Amino acid sequence: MPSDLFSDLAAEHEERLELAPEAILLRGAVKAESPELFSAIMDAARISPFRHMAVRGGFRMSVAMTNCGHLGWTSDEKGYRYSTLDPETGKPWPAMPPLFAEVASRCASLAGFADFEPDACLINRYKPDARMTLHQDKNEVDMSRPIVSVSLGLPATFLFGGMTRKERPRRIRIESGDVVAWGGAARLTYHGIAALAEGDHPLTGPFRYNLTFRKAG
DNA sequence: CAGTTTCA
DNA sequence: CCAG
Repeated sequence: MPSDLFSDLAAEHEERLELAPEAILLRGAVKAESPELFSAIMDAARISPFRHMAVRGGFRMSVAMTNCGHLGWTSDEKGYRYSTLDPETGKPWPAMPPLFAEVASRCASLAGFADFEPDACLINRYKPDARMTLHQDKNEVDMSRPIVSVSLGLPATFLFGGMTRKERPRRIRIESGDVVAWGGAARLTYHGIAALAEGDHPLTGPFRYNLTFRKAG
């Protein structure tokens, strides 16, 4: 248990906000400018580069994505799925860095979800104007495990809705180092990210990165 | 909304 | 319907 990996990253999160039952925002749970986290993202992207995946209908997403871990989330004109191989490289996704697993597990624990061992980390890169429309994470086999989402770089407006697309989502400002975790009754909550504003972050420059940890398989 | 896919 |  290399729990020291996280202690270097842990910031005193001064705020624990309950967005809904079993949906927790941990403000500043992770250092806002962690070179370790950032370079781990860059390492993964050297093996499986960021790409703009297609969705059904042939549109391309404004968010650039890659993955690490045993399973990676992918989208193409046929739909969504998790795969052990990166369709772009034909090779396995880069391994989950121990630091990532540690961050995910510790933050899940802080949010009230014990024993979280993710096998998938979707890495999203937002540039100004990139957005993620409201959606549910429902391609995972085991819905009893939470989703843990870590923000790094430019701030964003997190959209957190309800169990139906109809419900008007709350708009929550999230910044580098903020972590949102949702599971249990909130596991299938519709969520998204509003169009990113321009900016310049000391660690990530013009980008926002988001690590989304799941137990997918 | 428009375009696609999927399936009743 | 819908991670556009």
